[in-house]
Amino acid sequence: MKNYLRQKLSEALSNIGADKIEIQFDIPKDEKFGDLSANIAMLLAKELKLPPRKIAQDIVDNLKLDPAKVSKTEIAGAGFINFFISDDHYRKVVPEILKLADDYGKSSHNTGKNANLEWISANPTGPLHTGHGRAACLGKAISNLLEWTGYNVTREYYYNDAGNQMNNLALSVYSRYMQIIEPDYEFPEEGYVGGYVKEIAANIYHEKGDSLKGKFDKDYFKSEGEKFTFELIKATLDRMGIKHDVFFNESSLYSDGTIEKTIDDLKEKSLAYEQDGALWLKMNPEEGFQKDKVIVKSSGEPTYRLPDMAYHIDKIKRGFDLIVDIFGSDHGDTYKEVLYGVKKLGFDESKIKVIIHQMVTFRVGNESVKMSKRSDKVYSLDELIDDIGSDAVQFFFIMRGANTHLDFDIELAKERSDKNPVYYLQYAHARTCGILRNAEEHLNDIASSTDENDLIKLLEKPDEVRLLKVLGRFPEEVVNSADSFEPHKIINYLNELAESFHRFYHNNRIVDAENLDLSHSRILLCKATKQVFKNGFDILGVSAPERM
RNA sequence: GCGCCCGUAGCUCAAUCGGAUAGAGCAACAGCCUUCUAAGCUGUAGGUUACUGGUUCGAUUCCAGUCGGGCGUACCA
Repeated sequence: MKNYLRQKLSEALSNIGADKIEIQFDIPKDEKFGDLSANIAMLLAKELKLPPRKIAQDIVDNLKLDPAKVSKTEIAGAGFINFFISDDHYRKVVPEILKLADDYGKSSHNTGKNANLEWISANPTGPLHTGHGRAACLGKAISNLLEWTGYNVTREYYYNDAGNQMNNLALSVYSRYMQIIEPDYEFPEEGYVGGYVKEIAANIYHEKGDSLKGKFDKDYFKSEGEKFTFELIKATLDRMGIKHDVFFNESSLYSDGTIEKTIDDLKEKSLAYEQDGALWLKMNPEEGFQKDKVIVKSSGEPTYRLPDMAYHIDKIKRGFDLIVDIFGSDHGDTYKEVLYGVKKLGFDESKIKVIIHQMVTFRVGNESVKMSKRSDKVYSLDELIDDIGSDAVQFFFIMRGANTHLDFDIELAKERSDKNPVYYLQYAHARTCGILRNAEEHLNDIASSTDENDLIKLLEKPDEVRLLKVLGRFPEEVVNSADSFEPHKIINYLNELAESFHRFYHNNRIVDAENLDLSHSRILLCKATKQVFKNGFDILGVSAPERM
């Protein structure tokens, strides 16, 4: 419909000699301003040196619109041109939804393109905690959104099982193991204190007895720790329906020489220099960087920046059309340094889209929940799922835009009542299912003899038309949401859909054996609504319960 | 100090590219169940969009400054 109007408007514009402007539409907030609104007259006012309303009138006079599509055109306010789209056009959305079913809302403007989404990427030193939750849920929804617009998406997890933190894990496990044998054995000050470490130690003791006593076999304890921890992480992801296609191990960048190569390239292009025994990346103050950054420590170990650069270069070389990274604002500055290095090495970093989400504050009622990595009182993601369920976790984490601080009220999320926004949507879906069950029961063999295309013509009450309009908007909402990487827009949309549906339900009897054709037309509307809820939930990664 | 993000109703948050009277939910108040799920619906009240300037037909949105909050400012990741 937008394309149709755009076409007609540009014809009209060329008639009045102003065809060089991009035509855009708004959906007015208020129904009395029509279904679509164009502001071109105001934009042209300056150029043509004419009052906007006069220009709008000239444009409308030159418009030739099909009355079957557009029932009314009017000029309002400062010079808005408002279009009223015919109800018939909206009614067609019902058979379309029913035909496309699970594909309604999918588009193809990114078909043939490859996207890579990397997220979570926690190192295997412990289970995921609630701090990982927001990125986890955002990534899941965004990867789905990208797929809905046609991308072939590779879901990737980047991790490092080398380095100090893993040595720390090995030592922590060993200490717990020794404590089984000698309760007074000293635990390292910086060690991982989580209960899972004791569990790993107990498993080892169960299998090996005290045969490992006294000799710290680092590699063995490390690999046992890693195996166990990664299983914990994967199990949690599995509970949330998150599946990665690629687990990219940082150490592969060392073994295949990529790191060495990157260092050589940096030196060759004079982007890095040695000082105080360390290798420094030269940063340009004019591009907003304060000081140079160390990429190889004087100990010879690289800082995270070097492998991160190498990793992103690797992703670029793999030929993705879009590369998305998601992380928290505590990493907000570091990615810029990494991308800076990638760019200076001559790679096109413009394909890389970084999504930064702000931190999450958890609270129970009015009390905030403090979480510290160094204490054993870490609130794990698993516990959160246990407490409030996977759907609510997913929903609460993506309910708000990523760059606003999220206030996560665990008490509210736990509540199985009307206070909880998750249930508002799921209830609406369950209600459509209930109605359809009822229809089957009471209308069992009474099929309508009327054709589907004639049945939908009976949908003419304001509540019905309103619902039709909302249903028809779903595909463009998906595109908007995907293009801006903002899944919360889908939630806002579904809220509107639920609202329209509940109102329709409340004011109209749907299953009515006395009014067979009307019943069947409304059942079609119900089915279409149910389908759109389901598709929206699929994108978000939330279940669509049939009963509640 | 500097950099990034944020500041919208009592609370949690929306608001498409700068659009018309800034919207939802919760909390408050008043109504609606002998009929398909009341986890719902209808209505009332609630705002100087932190503040001050600027840009323009028009600013919650863009720019500058002030105040307030979060994160970062490592030879940690």
